[in-house]
Formats: sequence, structure tokens, C-alpha cells
Amino acid sequence: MVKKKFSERCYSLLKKVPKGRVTTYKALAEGMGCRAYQAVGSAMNKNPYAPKVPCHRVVNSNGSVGGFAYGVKKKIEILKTEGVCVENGKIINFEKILYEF
DNA sequence: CGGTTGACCAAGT
DNA sequence: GACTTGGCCAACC
Repeated sequence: MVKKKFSERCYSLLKKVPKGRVTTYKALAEGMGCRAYQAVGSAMNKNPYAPKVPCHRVVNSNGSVGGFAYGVKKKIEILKTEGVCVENGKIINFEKILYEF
């Protein structure tokens, strides 16, 4: 076992992110020892674990929310519910709530 | 197995 | 600050 797909690893790592925090595609990829930023995004796009994985806690490295399968607007709403401040599609206190592995 | 795509990133113009 | 180019890796055709 252990032989999980790349995406599966992304989800597992992502589940490690506590509420009220966000992470970046870059942090996720590098956190698992890869540089597949794009691959992480692609995995989220398919998002087979939609409600099981907090994909809404993943944002771009520049602090922008990036995208979301359910709609960026929805993503922001969820983040606000989690206690994250979002303004104009950007994360406030991005570096303060950024969770790295 | 080669080419395209993607919720990306960094640097250059 | 906005757009372009190159690079990166996995998934799909």
C-alpha cells in the first residue's frame, strides 16, 4: 500500500490544514516533496473528495483565492465562515494564516 | 508514447 | 501593474 496516487497525497496533506488557515498549491506540492503545483490544482479541479477535503483552504502563492469548483465567490464565503478575512478576491493576513508543511 | 491541458509559479518585458 | 515566456508535474486523449 502506501502506493497512493499523487492526488490522494494532496488531499491527505490538505486535510492536515487546521480551520481558519490557508495553504498554497506551492506549499502543498513542496510539502509532499514535489513541484507539481499544476498537478495539485488539477487534482483539486477533479475534486472527487469535494466535501471531504477542504479544498477551499488552498489559495495562490500571491495571496489571491485562485479558483474553486463551486465558484470563487462561494470559496470566499466559506473562508469567511472559517474565520479567514478575504477582500477583493485576496486573502487578508495571508502570511499570518498561511499554513506550511 | 507524444501532445494538450490545468483551481500554478517565477522572471522578464 | 498587465501581459508574455519558460518551466514544472500529473492526468487525459
